[in-house]
Amino acid sequence: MPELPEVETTRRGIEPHLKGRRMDAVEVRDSRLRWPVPDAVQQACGQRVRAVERRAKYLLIRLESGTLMLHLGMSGSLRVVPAGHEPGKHDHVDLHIDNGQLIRFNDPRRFGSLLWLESNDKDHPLLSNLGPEPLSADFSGDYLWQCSRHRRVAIKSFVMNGHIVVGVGNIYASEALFRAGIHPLRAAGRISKLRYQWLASSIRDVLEEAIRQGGTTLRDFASSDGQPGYFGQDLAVYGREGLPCIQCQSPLRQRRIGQRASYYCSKCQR
DNA sequence: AAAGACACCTGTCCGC
DNA sequence: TGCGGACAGGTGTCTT
Repeated sequence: MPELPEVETTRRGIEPHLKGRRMDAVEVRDSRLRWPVPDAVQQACGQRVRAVERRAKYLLIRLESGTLMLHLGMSGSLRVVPAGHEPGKHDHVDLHIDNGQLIRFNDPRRFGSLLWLESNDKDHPLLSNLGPEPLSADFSGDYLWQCSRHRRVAIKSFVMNGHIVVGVGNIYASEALFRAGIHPLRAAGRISKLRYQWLASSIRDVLEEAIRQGGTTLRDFASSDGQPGYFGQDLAVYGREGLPCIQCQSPLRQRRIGQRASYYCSKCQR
């Protein structure tokens, strides 16, 4: 489900409910997520929430001392519901807030995670080796070009590699490459600096547009208030195999690159 | 160091 | 209607 725009949409949805409030309880009904939910998450109880941040696709709930770090995996979502609301299937964790509401973590596939950080994220192995945020000033075409020297990997796999740049998932990688006119199988090291500048702009644009529209709803993504995302209407290539390219009308192609379905126009993308 | 395969898990969809 | 298989928005880990 969630790529960066969906995670950011979720962050914006929960932040007003959490910021400045006290965490009354962390109720773990099923700790079997990607990693077992540690008992240490109970440290959050009784503490006030200072901020709700995002790094890559991790949500970081900053408390007075320590941080709850949450990842939505492929199928995770958060909803804000009133306390006392009956939990349903796959509702694994509830964060009880002191305003009579709770943040409910649902994740059918359990690829998501909930961890506790004592301090200093910089040292945390899951965060310490990540590439720059695509919407930050550290990210640019020059940067991508620099990292790609002597790399033979397909550009699509390259931009989806979180050590290079975070937050570009399977949908938006296809979309950004289409916008930039770059074939997804082209070797990363064989793309000019100028084309990397187009690509960096495309990545930034597509993510910003998706955030503006509340993310993409393919199956069941909904923001924390239950509203779907509307970006799906604007996808130019993802999931459109066989349909005419919006630029040249030739049928869009689909093939697997790095075990992920990839969509492109073989005429517009070289 | 880089690249690719595989793993985790459940739900859904499609063809028979 | 039921069943098997492929596939799904992520990413850490292992092997080459």
